[in-house]
Amino acid sequence: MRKRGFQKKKKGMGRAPCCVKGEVKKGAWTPEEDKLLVDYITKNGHGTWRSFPELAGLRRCGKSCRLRWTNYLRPDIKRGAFSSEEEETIFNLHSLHGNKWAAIASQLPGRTDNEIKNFWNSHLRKRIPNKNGTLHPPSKSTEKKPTLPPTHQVADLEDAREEEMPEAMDPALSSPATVISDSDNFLNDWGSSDGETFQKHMDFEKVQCEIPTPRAIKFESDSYTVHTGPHIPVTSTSESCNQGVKEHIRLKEEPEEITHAAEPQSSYEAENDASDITLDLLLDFPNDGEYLEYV
DNA sequence: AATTTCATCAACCGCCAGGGA
DNA sequence: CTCCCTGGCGGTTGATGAAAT
Repeated sequence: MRKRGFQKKKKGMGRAPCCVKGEVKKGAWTPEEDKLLVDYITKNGHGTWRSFPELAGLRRCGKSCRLRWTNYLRPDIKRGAFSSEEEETIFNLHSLHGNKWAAIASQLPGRTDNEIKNFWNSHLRKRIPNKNGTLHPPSKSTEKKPTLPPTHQVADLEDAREEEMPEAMDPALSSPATVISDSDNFLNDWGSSDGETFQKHMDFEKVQCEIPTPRAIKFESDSYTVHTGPHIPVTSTSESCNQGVKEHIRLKEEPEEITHAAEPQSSYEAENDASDITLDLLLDFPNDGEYLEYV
């Protein structure tokens, strides 16, 4: 786990700014900026993010461009409300990994770490009891969640994890219903062109496979074990944006149906570390086909 | 109808790891 | 081996809109 704020800096010079302040725009992205970004990446790939803004004609920090692309404009982003399956997966993966949002996101194709982090903080975290054992009131959208671990299990789980990673614990918050974001201005604007094509690309690119998902949480006296449950069908998507864009372009030209049927897995044989193994595989094989060959 | 409160989420910030020179 | 650059990650902030008063 990364240690933040405790390691001394090796260099005394301080960190060079990633971009010249005052010369870059900050704040919300405009549809025009989105279009520039997507146009450039579609044609050329992103290359080095640091030099990307200049090449793409954007007055933005490269970091900001990368974030905008990976969290919002990437064609394989799945938007909208989280399904109960996804919620359960997040819950269980969070019990395994703590606030390792990237690790959790890697097992939820189409979801970004930022999205999952926000979802956790605004929806799921409140289901963890306070120190005094009380739960925050459930939101309208999360009241019907029978698949989640019982409250006392969650409490034990969090207690166990708190000992290991106290920094991962935060006071719970309350929040209202899940809201499907409607701020996708750019993709709405592009609803008949790239937005739609992206969506198609996403559909074509989806590869049906099954990943063992941690399900039941077994509680011992002072520890807990997460057992893998039924293999829920998930979609594997390209994590390499350049590769994804190339595929996207190719699909634009040859929009025939492409399906990669993976050998379905129905056994429960995978044990506690199955999700970690799967995670490693996903991380090691950003390309769908390569990964699936190992499934 | 106006105002206040609160939840959500896009975006920013700072740090770290890894790779290359 | 050291330094620098870049990408990536997690925590935090702030704008926005919905709900409550």
